[in-house]
Amino acid sequence: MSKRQVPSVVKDERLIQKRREQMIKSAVDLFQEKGFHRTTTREIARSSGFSIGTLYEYIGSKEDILYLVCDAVYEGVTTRFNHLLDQTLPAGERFQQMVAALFQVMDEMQDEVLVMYQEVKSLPKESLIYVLKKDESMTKDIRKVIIECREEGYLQISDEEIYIMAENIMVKGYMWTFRRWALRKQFTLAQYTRLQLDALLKKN
Amino acid sequence: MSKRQVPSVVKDERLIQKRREQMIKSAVDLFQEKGFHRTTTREIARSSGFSIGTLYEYIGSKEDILYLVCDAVYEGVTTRFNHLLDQTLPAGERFQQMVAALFQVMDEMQDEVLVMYQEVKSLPKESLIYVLKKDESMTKDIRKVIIECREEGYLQISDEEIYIMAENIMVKGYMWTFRRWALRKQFTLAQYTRLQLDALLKKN
Amino acid sequence: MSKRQVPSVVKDERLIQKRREQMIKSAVDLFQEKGFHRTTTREIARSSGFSIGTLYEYIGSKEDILYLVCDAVYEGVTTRFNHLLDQTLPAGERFQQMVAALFQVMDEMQDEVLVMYQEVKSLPKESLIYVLKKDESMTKDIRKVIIECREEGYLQISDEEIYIMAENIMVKGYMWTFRRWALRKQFTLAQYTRLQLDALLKKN
Amino acid sequence: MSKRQVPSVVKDERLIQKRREQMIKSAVDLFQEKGFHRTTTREIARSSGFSIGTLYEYIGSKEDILYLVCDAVYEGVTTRFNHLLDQTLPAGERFQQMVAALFQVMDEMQDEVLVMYQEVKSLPKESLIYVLKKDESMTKDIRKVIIECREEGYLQISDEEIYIMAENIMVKGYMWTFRRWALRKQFTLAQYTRLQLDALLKKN
DNA sequence: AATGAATGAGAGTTCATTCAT
DNA sequence: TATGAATGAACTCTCATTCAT
Repeated sequence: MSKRQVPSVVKDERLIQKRREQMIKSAVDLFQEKGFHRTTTREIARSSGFSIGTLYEYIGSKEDILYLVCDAVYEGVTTRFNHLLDQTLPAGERFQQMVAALFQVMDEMQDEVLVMYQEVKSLPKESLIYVLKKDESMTKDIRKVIIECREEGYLQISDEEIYIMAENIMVKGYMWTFRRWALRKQFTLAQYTRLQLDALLKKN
Repeated sequence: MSKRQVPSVVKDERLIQKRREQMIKSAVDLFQEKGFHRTTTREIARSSGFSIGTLYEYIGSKEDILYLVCDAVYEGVTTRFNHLLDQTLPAGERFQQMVAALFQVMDEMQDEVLVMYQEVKSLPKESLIYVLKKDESMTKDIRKVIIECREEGYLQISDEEIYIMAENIMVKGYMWTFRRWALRKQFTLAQYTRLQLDALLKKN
Repeated sequence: MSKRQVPSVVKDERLIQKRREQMIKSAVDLFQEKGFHRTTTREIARSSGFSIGTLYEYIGSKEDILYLVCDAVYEGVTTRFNHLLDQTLPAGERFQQMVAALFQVMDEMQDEVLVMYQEVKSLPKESLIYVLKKDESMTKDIRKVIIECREEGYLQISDEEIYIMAENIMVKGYMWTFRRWALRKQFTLAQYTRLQLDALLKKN
Repeated sequence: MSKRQVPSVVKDERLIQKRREQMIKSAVDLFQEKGFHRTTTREIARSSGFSIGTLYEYIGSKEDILYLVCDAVYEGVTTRFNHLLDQTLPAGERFQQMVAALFQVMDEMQDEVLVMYQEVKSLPKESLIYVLKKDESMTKDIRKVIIECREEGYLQISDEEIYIMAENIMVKGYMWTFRRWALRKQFTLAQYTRLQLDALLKKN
């Protein structure tokens, strides 16, 4: 999955990374507050601590910032997700742990995830495709765990059901961010996780 | 649930309705294609068949158009939804019919729903609240059906579970639109409905 | 020779013509003073008596202004040139009158001609070609007169010489504008005309 | 004719000369391709093989580069021109040789001459005057040869005619570059030279 | 002497909105 | 009620120039 290359005039890779991190952080906050289109490049520059000229030394266009944000979010999500999944456990444990991990990541990165979720459609086509691929690869990881569960007899489930279950799990993760206005009135993350696990595993 | 009032200079209510319907139709297409921010008021006016001056006789600001669109979408969704629910049936039937109806509405109005889903955040606060209330009221309708199912013994389910199940059903409806890139590769609407019903009702 | 179309949002053709005339007049002065690149669209708008927004109702880009200027200049030059050539005269008279007319036009429109001459290369390719074609068509008109002179026995001259003489005449016209710093120190237009005619006709 | 001084932070004269030669060479190509205003200092630096910081060690402003280019072009033109004129010949030969030499220089340095011709107006006033003086001095050299021709009886010609003839010769040189789009379709340099000599000397 | 990251004024262009007709 | 020309604030992006290293 080749990363879309964002152009920079600056040569020092270390510096590029540092500056871009600053930008992404500022951009997430601003996009969160006012959305991508209402946020100006100058605001991002200022709140990143450098000038508009400097901003454009590290990106080619405003959309590149959005791409960097989306990329960073998925990077963060998948990294944390995979890290939480490292251990080898029996399938049942593994499944529950995976769902819990996903929800936890979504909770921890709720602002970032929300921004990405709401603004992806503003990405130029090429970047959009790249981001969707990342999503697909996460869903695939989830499917893999479900399949292991089936193999170990933990779940009796058809191929179709595997597919839809993986989609459902992803969406249940996202919905913790984009329906927070409804969900957090009623549930803590722990409650939410338990209830959704019950729903997924029909324990009732 | 008092409708947010959109200002118009024109007196003739009939005319207002007519013109706004034209606008909404054009706007949905354009927002769908390019998003709210990239669509200009001029484009909406032109594709509605009147001038920019006339457009502003019927609204106060561009955001009003988005509000009208979102309102119309929810109106359409709830109307069709309620219409499909008219009959009095035993609880089990009723539940399944409700879910199927929701999914069908989402399928029929996928473009509109998608627009609304992606652009709500651009609404001014007051309008946003109004739209969220509409969503809540639909979720409440769903809860009502679930409660009836419990009362009729069709579902054994706690209060918490009722709440999350209603949220889940709503989201499963939305996700048929916003994850269509993943879902339609695998499933028809009928398949999708059956699988989600199975998942909700643990029939396996 | 199809005119390159300059886009305008405004519908009233009369108004377009009027506004563009204002723009061209201002633009000629400003380009003359500071060149095309150092002149801002805002300056052109202001000195035309309207706002920057209005300016862009009548053109698509800054380069369009330059094109309009160049087009207007050639239009003016050829119109005046042809007008001065209307009468039917014996070839000799005709030749001298043509040269005098060309020089006179160049003199009258010296500012405009100078601007055009110095800035054409900033035109987008397509427009450049169009402008060069106009120049070529003028040169062709000159050749036609020369050929008539040969036919009437006024000039003994080969085909090659016709071609170069026409080019020379055009350039002698232009040079009255672009070498004015050298020429006007020494000559009036009348003197210049007489001397160049002598040189062309070898009367010495 | 005191050269306009271009400031440099660097002391080593040898180095200054070397670096500036690199710059001029690159600049001519770039100006030729995109014009002075569309060429960036960064591009000139890069294509000269050093950094933007280094560029500014050897000049004070972008316009200085243009000045250096124009100066170098005239230097080249006059040097080559004078070199071709070295020999002592009878006036007639001398005249023809001078014109041929001028045209040949223009042909050889057509890119450079064209750049200079099109961009001089972007020079700051002071530099412009300096460059025009160079042009005037060349014209004067040409006048000198014409005067010698008169003194040797090769040309019968008034003072006025000397002046205009010298101007004409210069312009005929330039026009080989700036009207090449028209002239090269028809003539080789040799043909062009012969025809213009014929025209100047009325040999027909 | 050489580098290149930083700067910010300023450029071209867009577009929601107004208002005279 | 309908029109569409006019407006100008605001946007993204560029680039000559500086200066610490």
